Amino acid sequence: MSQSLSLSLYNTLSRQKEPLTPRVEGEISMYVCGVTPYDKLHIGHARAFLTYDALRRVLENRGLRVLHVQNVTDIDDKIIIRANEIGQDPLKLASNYHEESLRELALLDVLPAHQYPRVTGHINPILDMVAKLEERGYAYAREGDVFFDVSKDEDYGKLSGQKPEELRAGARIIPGETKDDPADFALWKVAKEGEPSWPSRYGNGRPGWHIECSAMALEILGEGFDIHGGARELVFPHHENEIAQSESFLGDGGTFAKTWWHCGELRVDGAKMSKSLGNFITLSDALEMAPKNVWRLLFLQTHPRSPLDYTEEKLLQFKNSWNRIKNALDKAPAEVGELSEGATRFQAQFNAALDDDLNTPEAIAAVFDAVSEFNRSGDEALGATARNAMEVLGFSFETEQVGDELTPHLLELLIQVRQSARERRDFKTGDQIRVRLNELGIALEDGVDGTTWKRV
RNA sequence: GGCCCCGUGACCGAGUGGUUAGGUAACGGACUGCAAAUCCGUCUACACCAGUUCAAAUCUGGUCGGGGCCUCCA
Repeated sequence: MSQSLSLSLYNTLSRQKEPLTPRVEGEISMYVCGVTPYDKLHIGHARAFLTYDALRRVLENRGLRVLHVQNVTDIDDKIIIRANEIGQDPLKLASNYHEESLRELALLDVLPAHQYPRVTGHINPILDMVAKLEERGYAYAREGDVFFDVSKDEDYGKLSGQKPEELRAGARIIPGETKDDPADFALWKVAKEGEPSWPSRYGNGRPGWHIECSAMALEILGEGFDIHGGARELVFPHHENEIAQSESFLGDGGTFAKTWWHCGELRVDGAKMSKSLGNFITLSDALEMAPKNVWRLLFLQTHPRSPLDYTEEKLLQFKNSWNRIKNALDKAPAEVGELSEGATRFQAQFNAALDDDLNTPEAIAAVFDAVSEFNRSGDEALGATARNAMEVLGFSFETEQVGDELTPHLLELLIQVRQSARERRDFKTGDQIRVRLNELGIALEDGVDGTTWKRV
């Protein structure tokens, strides 16, 4: 039997925190909804993927083997529309944007998923699932489309609280739709002229939006996998429909995913980021605006499940915040040796915060406490433990290479020249060296043990 | 209209029936030739109105305000 970990996660399905109990002891299977690659990544994507990255790192730190699967929805209306606009092959366009997203996420130190299944590589399993749903009466075919029949699924709405009858009341009737019920959704869509399509018993067509996640998650991770993730906005309809079709497919009492852990959405100046509002910040722009660790700190200092409001002022605050951590922990040993009392206490606080639904803000608050204590006492074990804790959350302290191997020697030389000037009380020359170096991005700091330099 | 979140000090942001969260900024002090970094100190908040309770920012009801989903979305 598998046993519970000390870590609990809030399960959207049960609306409460539950101890995480791996399906297979020592292993966690995690499926995270990925992107539809038709455009550049934005900081909303970054927040989501960084959140699951942190979760994964924490689980791995607890000794679990995590299998992280993230889908790529590489065939979809938006891809086709964009491809037609620029006269490119849709599959090529999707593939390019996917490759780009992997490169950009790597710059944020987001660990790559173990598998990136693509819809276009899983057409057969998808069609098998659609066929089985139809055979069992959960789906019906209409003029080449196939729809899931919501009325056949008794507990439809259990994830989001949206009931079919309520959906019908507010539903917009879309002309030309052949569905029996506005709440029904497409499993398979008939091909339009010039679109990529695959042959099927229903004629040429392509998968509907939700079916790919069901088919690929079940194929790769199997029934009852541990964690299904994605941003909160995906709860309805995407995840609701995934559950409906998957559990109807699995049959009596079948469980698709055990824990649904959703991260909060990102806002910009109080409103959701969208192209129409013009408040769209791409990940590549973001990385120009601040280093990766600053973004990680900004993202993780709001609870992963809460909405996060991005403002320029906040970014500035977190640049300063990160500097406080970096100034201290750069001086701490990289390797944790024997723990001191303070280090043990810190470690317990840090772990307890993460155990409670991955409360990263509280865990980082413990790090700030440790930083203050380390600055005061110089307790190296505490400093090293705090540094290690930040690394568990995916922060990095590697020193940037400055210039070539000659540069540090030249800087030492300048520091010595400046020191001689200061000893002659020629502060004008000394300050000039410091100011000019600062303009070049090198900060000099006079400490009791002499002068040190660092990159600003 | 339906489903669901949220309103915490100058700003950000955890928490939750009785305890200083934490960070940023600001101000004062220490250290320093001056900076920077660091340390010490100051700034004691939970939208509003009722109620429950020995005790509520935390529970209940209402009011006001903001946001998300219901159409593509991480």
